[in-house]
Amino acid sequence: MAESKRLLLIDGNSVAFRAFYALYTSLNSFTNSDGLHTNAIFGFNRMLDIMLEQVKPTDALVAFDAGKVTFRTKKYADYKGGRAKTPPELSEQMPYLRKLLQARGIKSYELPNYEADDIIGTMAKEAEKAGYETTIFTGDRDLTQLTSDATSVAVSKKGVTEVETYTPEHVEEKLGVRPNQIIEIKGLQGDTSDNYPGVAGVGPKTAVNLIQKYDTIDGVYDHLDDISAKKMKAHLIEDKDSAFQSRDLATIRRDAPLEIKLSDLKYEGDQRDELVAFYQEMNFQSFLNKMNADSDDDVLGLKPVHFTVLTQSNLDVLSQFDDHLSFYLEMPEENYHTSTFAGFALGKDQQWYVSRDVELLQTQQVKHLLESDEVQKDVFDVKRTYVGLNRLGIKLSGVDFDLLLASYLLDTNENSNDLGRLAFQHGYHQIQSDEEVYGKGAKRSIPNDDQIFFEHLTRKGIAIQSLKSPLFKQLKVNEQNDLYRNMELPMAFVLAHMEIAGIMVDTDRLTAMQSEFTELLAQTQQTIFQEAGEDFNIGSPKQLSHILFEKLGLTPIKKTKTGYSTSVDVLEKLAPEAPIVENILKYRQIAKIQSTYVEGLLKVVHSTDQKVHTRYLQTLTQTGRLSSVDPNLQNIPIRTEEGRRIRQAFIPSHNGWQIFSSDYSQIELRVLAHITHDKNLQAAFINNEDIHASTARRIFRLSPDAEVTPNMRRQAKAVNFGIVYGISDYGLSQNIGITRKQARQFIDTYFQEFPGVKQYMTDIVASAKDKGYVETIAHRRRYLPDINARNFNQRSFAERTAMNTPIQGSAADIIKIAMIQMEDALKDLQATMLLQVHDELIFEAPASEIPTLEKLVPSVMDSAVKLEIPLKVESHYGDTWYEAK
DNA sequence: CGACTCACG
DNA sequence: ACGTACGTGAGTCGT
Repeated sequence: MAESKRLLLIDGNSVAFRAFYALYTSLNSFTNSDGLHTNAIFGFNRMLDIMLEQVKPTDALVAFDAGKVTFRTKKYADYKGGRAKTPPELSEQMPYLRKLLQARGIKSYELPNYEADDIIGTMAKEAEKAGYETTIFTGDRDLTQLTSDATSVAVSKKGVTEVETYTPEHVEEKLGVRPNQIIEIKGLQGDTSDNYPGVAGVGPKTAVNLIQKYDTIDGVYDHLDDISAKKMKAHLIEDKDSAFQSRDLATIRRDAPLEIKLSDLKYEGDQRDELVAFYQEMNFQSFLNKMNADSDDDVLGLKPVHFTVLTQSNLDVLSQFDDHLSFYLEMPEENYHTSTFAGFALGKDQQWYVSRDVELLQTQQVKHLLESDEVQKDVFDVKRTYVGLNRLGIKLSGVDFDLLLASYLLDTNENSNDLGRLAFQHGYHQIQSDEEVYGKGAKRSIPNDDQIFFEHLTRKGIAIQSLKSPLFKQLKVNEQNDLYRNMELPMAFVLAHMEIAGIMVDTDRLTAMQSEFTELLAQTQQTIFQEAGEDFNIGSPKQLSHILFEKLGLTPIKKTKTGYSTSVDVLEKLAPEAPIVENILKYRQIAKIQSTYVEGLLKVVHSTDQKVHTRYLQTLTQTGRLSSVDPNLQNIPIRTEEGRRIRQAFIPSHNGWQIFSSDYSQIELRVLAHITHDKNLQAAFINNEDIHASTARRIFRLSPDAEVTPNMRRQAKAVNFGIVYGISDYGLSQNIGITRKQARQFIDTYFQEFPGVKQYMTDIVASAKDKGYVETIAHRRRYLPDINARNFNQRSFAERTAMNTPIQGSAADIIKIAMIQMEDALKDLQATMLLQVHDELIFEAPASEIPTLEKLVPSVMDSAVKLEIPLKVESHYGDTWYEAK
């Protein structure tokens, strides 16, 4: 017996129509960048996915209506007359539907003079004869007349996903007649939407009764005498011709002169490249993502690749790579400081070598290639690769292209860490994502199957090579060559060195703090329970709200999505009303320090060297800053004394050494003074004034001899922050607890006093609206797709971002330049750079080198770039990070 | 896994 | 009129 054949027949026009109206309310949000409406295409494709999944067809055809003129209109001029014209928003989508189908490997067909129904009826009949199992998908219930044992009809009901499937049994159950009797019913009752009348006075009920009794229209007329109802009998006699004609119109043809055969309908499956291009043209991000995440069918779209397994005995093949190669080291776990090694791929063009055995990398042949400056290496994530190889005793050098870094610079939004996903976004589709190949969550694992694993590794190598030239080209177009080559690429190595160095943790000290805080927490908790009159989970905002706002009757100040807020600013306002609130604040603070810092830090100390080795994420933030994970060393407490004590646990890694720290003073406001050219702001820095006090003088319009009160300075400081963040009166009013009107007044005065700043804010937003992005002083770019959004909130957010990003981002540029120069400046010293916290650098050094560092470090930092105002750097040092204040 | 809270610049 | 300050990471709760 032959393999089972399953045919999917789709009524193109009716499904498109359904899709269009199902998504009609979102018509305007479904447009691509050319202004084409895409809701019907989108809905059609969703429906298609559902049907393909359900039917798993071997063959498929989408039939379309050829035009208004058909054999039916020739017989009966009014057929489908009076119908509203197809809306242009739908018609414009029809050609693209054909394109979609082609990309999805499905034939489409239309036949002059016939409707899609007739094509489907004829094909379904052919298929029945040939032993196919057929499913017809339509939005039109009339097609249920085609149901049979071998053919079922799926009718789209409401929305995009709901479908009702008809079998002959279901038809009888639902309509009371057999499928082939549907045309008899329609003959009698007519069809208003197709505009043919049937018999006057006969509706669905009567029609079904008559046909149940007499089987067919012919049967009805054969037994006219049996019909007692006089009126109905008269109507039947009167409209006899109409009845037969209506039945004829309702009858789907099963002998249409098709030019295509059943054997032409093979379902080819998705044409990967074509489909991706189409989705991109339509801006269908969700389908693109789905393609990326799906595992089965899409693999078929990949062209085969060739690789050779590298072994100890064929290492001499590597001599061919005397100029360049792509290299990829697979470390399956996220944390590359500790991850296992799963394998690697290296090669170029048609020559790819793979292995699971990373010891091969340590052989002279491979090691030489990786360490050579003469052989260019192209990689994905140079920092990860560098640290991984370093663990194997290999010093990676000669790196030319990093796909991850380049991609991040081109568009910070496309910052997936998954090579396959990223390649996909850049238009390279001959690769799957790691999630597809390795799985996700608990099921994630490196495949045991060599073919699958090695093929994926090879594809990674090829993707790196293929994207090198287009991405380099784009960097050049964006004027980001320098940024890439002289900032981010060297930065990766500097960061790798800092991560590898790590910072020493005094675990005994942390353990002592742990006991101390445990005791304190237990006491505070008891007090709180007594004050509350019951035990509850203080860490649960829900239970806490219950105690505070219901049991104790305090007044809620702020709401969250799920209830009343219990955040610090709320509790601080409530504190005078009940002593419990103060204790809760204390408890929260200590609990945070205990779990996140004391216990959190202890968990990530490497037992081998008593150090923590953070990972700096170089390609994550939208502004160009770094971020730090596992552990995050950029948010170690400092603002409260209890928290600050955590810093006592960060110590030098050698006896007699010190922790040394230098930070930029007011770097963001200095950057602001530079890029706005504001003379008044610049003057304050050139004269080395206290910037917040100076701002206070101006916004409070103080006379030269008047005193700036601490409160004025505090408010001015908030205004300065507000300016950097992209000011709004509301935000400022919230921050310093004044009315919106007062905040507005502050801002207006500020802009009068600093006209250059005002001008900049106006210009940068206008430029962002025009170009779609903003830039830092080093040409780091951030796209702002919402800058022209209709939605006020989205647009406002983008506008504030436009104001803030060049400031925050340029400050990030500056410290990065300083760090790169720093490594070189320190090369003859024992001092080591350990940490970066956005505007400060932390080192460890022998006590004897401290005098040198006190001169050297600030000079490197303040001369990193030449701005219109000076940069200022302050330094501190001590036995621990805590003491370096 | 999202919401909330809170640590940093 | 709209309703938020900019950029991060991590722990805990509760569905």
